[in-house]
Amino acid sequence: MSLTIKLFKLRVMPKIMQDFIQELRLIEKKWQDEWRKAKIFESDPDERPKFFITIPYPYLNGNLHVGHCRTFTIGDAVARYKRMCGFNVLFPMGFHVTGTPIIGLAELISKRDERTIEVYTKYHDVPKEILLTLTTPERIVEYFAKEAEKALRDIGYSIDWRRVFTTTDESYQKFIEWQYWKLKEKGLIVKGSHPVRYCPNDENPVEDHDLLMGEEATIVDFTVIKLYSFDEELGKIVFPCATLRPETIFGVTNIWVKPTKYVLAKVNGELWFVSKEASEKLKYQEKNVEVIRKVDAKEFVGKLVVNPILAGMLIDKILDDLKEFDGKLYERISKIEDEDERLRAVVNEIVNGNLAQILIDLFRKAKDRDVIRRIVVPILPAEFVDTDNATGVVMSVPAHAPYDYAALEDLKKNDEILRQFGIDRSLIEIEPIVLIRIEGEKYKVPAVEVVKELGIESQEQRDLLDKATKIVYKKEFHKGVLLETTGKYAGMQVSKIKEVLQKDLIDIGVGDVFYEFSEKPVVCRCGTKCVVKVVRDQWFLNYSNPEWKSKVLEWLEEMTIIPDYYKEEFRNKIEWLKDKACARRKGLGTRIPWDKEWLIESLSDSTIYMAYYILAKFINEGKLKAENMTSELLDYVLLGIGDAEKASRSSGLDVETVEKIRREFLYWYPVDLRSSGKDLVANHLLFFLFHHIAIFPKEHWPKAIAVNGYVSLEGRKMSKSKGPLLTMKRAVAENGADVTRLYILHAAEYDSDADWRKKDVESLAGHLRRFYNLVKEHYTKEQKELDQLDRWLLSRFQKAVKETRDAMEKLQTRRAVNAAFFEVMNDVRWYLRRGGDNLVVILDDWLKLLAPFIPHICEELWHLKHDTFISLERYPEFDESKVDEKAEAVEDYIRRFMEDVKEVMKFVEEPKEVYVAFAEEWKSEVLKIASQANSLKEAMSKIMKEEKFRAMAKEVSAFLKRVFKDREMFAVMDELNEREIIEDNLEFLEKELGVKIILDESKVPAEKRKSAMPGKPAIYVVG
RNA sequence: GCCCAGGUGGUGGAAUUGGUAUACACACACGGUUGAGGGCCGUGGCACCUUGUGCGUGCGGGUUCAAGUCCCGCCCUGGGCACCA
Repeated sequence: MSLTIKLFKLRVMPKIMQDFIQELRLIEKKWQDEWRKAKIFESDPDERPKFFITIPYPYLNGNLHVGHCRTFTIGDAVARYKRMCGFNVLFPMGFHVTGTPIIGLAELISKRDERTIEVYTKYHDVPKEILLTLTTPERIVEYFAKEAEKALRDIGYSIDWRRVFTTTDESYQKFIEWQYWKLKEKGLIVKGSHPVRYCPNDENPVEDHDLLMGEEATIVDFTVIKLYSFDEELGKIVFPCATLRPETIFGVTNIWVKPTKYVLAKVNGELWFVSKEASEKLKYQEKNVEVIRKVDAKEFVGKLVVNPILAGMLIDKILDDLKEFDGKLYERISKIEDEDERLRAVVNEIVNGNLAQILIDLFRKAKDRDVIRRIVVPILPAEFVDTDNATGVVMSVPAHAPYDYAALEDLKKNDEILRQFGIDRSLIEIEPIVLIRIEGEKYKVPAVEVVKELGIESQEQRDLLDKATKIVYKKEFHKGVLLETTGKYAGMQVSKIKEVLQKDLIDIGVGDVFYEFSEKPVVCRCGTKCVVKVVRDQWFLNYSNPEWKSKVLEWLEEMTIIPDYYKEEFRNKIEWLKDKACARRKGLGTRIPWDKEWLIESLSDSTIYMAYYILAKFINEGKLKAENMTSELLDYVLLGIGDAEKASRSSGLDVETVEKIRREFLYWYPVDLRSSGKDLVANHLLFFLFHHIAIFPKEHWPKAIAVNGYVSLEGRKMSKSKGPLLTMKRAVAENGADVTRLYILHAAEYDSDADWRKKDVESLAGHLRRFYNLVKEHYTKEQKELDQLDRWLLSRFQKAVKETRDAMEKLQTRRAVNAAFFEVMNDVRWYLRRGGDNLVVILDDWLKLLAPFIPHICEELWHLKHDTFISLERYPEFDESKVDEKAEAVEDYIRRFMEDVKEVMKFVEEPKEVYVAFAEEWKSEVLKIASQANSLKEAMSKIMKEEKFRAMAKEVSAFLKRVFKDREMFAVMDELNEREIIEDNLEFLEKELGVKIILDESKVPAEKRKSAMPGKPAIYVVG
């Protein structure tokens, strides 16, 4: 039973719609051919103003889908709109194939990977027999490029196809090489190292989709601060403390180790005390590690370490003591006046000399002194220390770290442990040192107070301690300012200190960086635990260069960003952008011209390729070849450096051609609008800005960027590699190009995401069919003289024109389609219902208004009467002279009247007659006076000046209140003759309402009559 | 965690500077029209039983003659956080 119902409910597209789609497909094909034959979208410089719009070229590891379709259709609608507004529009397209995914796909197809084959046959609609032949990157590129071009043609985009290219073309590579030489010359490419997620087994960096576990993990950089100990037998030992908050070095009271096995290892020549895990990890982080032996941390518990930073800061307070130990040392240090220099000197004596040893001895002698207790601190045991996190050695800062405070309290309470480790009780008489002040905050010693507040009693209470840490950290990070205890950093914001201090510490020789995953474990597909590896000698784009950054930030302010709130997003991203590794070992692409071992990373080769579209025309015509593309030529045609003669000699092209390319470049550049999906904001679009600004002169920097959202499929996210996915090709084949276009433009605005729903698409096709039939029926009719109703239609249509243009200028395609299609359709429906038979008065303009969105249908209908291309016609202009407020007011009145009558009719069994009474005369008078007043109060006092109104003050005031509630309606009532409107349209009203309408007040009860208002007559229904 | 955006009917989503909340579309239901139809025309946020009144935009406060919109504090959702196109 339920099965039958379900089957019954499964709708099949009815024949009538299928036929319509078929007819549509033929129409579409026909006009695409005509456009191509007439070459109307092939753009060359002329005397018109130009508009250069680009869209990110698609990456070809699959077929284009409806997500691409959204970005492209918005671009095409804008291109067509601008073209009709009188611009010479250039709308080109290319294909992106550099990088690794295509290679990966080729491997999977070669291996006959089941999942891949399923996804590509089922979702990408690639016939299986063809798919199985796509076993090399070259074949994949060739196949999908062909398919992509076909899909883009089938939906009718107004692309200049003479400029198409793929990013592995030889001449494109020449262009990329030129670009990278330019960047190198400007010093914007630097060599360096950087951390990557790495699989020791595969010996390769691991990409997201190659992970078994830990996709959420990010790489965080711990600051390592070296504290120094001294051992009779071993000599100097470094205790590298890892922290995410380096400023806490100023509040260290002790350091923590876990009472378990550690190792002593030579790390870049120094003897380090680290966890076993850390000694392994360090090997991947540019460290030379040689493990000397395993040690038990217990051996070191209770021993002392020197904090070199504090020693440097406080040295003047213990200089006299120092004198006793080492006179020469005293001499060296005491004569340095400058604080900074002295600090460096002290640190140097600790790192390279025997000052650490002296300070420890000093501590033994005078451990009750506050100063020395800040410089020399004990090593203490704590269970909460994780040896698999960074170095396994941590600083203790009980004032600001709840864990540290809790662990310290645990120790104080536990005599057993103290005895076991032989810790002198005097060592744990520790007072927290406060480093941070928070404006208006009740906490004095945050960690201590929060621990007490949450009732934490032991370091075992991890959940509570994590919570406490979060509370303290959040407050301190955002609002905290450093106190005098931090020396020269006093007054700085906590949120700004990390980078500065990390750099300073490294600079003076006691700092280092340890990269670690934020979450663990991170496991590669092969089952091996990943590590953070620092890749050396890597080429970087120097995006952190402050000069470059500030230029980009400045230009951003000049640009148009759509929607405008994305400007803030861009601002943040620009500031956040760090140097980017731009070289790769694997993939398709161009080699770095001065270091052929490396390939240019695939996002880094897609930054200024819009300029290449201008060259591409000449290349595709065979007038420009890869071997002609010398740096002299490109310097001249793209940058105006040098002269045509020189460029001609070096390239082998004749001067005329060189000049022509240069002229065309100058005509088309800069990019007027780059329209893109929002996924590219944080990468491609930023690089696009940075590179243009680095390479081109200011007049060629991009003018505007627009960002749009994604498309989901029946509420589900689409995925190229896993499905579901709907290809553009299939969408167009099943629904027609114009239906697809209109749907995708109307589905969502700006960056909000659109959802592709089959049911809705089909229903939209129904709307389009009605539109098509309607226009066909009326278009060729003879135009008649205009009557009031026609003037209403024209007036309404003008508003649609205005709204559509305004929306298109802001790239609000949804609003534009709403105004140009749905709202006009609604008005047309009312117009026909009212008996209008002169629809043809708006049809020329209506078709033009819709042409950017549904170009094929419009072209077809247009040709019923014209033999020009509608795609090249002038877009309708808003014509204020056609706006007829009075005509609109009349229609509004009729609609309102009908609604009111119906409302009243509900309460009468079988309504037959309707009696109408208009508002009393005095109300119009009051209205007239009120219409000139700005407020209710003002109107009231004006009216009350007249005696006759004062006599009926109560009624008048009640009426006025209504008027002010509904001002707009009443504002126009002054000019309308209500009786006349109803008399003129009596036949229509009676037919629609199915009753007789009688304008006889005497039949209306007095009570009701009184309630009549201008614009809202009293209505009395008799059954 | 940080940054950005958002939360309005059954659904997608409208609402210039604060000024009639729910435009437009879809779905559903009911009624009318038609020989027939994914046609056309109505009606539908809730409550009181009606050309009206009251309540309604994630939650709790506040400013104001007036708050979806502004302020404060929460809750929730989506996206980005990098070498991946």
